[in-house]
Amino acid sequence: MALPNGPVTTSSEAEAVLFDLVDVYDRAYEAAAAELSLSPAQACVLGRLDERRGMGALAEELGCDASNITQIVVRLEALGLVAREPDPRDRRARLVGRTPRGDEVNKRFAAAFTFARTAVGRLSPDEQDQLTALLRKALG
Amino acid sequence: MALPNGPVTTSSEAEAVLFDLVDVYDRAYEAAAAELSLSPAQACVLGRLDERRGMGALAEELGCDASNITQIVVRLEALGLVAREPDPRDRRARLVGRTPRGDEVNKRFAAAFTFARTAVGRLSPDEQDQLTALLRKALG
DNA sequence: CCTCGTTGCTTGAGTGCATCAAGGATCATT
DNA sequence: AATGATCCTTGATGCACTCAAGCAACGAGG
Repeated sequence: MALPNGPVTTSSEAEAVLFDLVDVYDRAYEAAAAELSLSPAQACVLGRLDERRGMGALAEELGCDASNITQIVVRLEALGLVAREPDPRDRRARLVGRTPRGDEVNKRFAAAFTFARTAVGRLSPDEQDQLTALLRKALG
Repeated sequence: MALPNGPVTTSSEAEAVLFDLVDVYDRAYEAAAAELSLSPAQACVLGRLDERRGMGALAEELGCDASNITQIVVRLEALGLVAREPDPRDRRARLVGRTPRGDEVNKRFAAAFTFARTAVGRLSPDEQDQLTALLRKALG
């Protein structure tokens, strides 16, 4: 279990609740991944492969080094969840995509990660809209 | 930079904003720690030492193995931010606490991690209360 | 007292994430 | 062709995390 990010001493209740939310969210994500014997990073990458794409595109989208993606993809490939094929347009590049088993596992992961759905589901449609508006404003 | 936790395909806008919030929060936490040359885990442990406590207490509070805490504390100790002293009540145990330098760094970390403060600050007091109430309800 | 099970922490080994430096292959341009 | 940029991989390193094993000290019962 990754250590929580905070709380530093919180000065307002809203901050404290924000921290709780992030902590519970992150733990739920990790737990859902663990149910499928995936690391959070693996679940993350798997979830971004609705369409085939290059390694570099993944790295940029996820804000990390390309070599990091290489390693994660290598492991996902070893698990049979992902396949790399040469890009016909550019022989330097390799396109990554989910295998059928990868699709299956990704679906089960989405089903297992119920936190966001459940949390939002506790609110009425009006409340959901309010929450969305408030968070958008808070995010600036 | 740690890979983001999500999004799996989001079915509602509220879920998507929730994910954004968590992502931005986590990245801000990591960036604030990096400003002080700390890892997120180190910043987290440092932040929990307002009072001296045993290694086991830390591990339990943070939901991880005691040996994990040992390692993180060893590194913090090497940085001079933390000190371990024998517990006079129980010679098996060791009490960890921040050094003066640790206090200083922790303060600067709290100052550097502006995200939650800033985000909440964008809302009026009324809105902050609404947000708190909504998130509490969502968290169940 | 003195075992004996328990507790508190550390050590060691193993895995994975993350970043950086370096390198090979290919591309695109001149 | 030659050159420089781009795409990706490899290798090395550090940290987080977990598990198994171990040591030292506690506490309770004989």
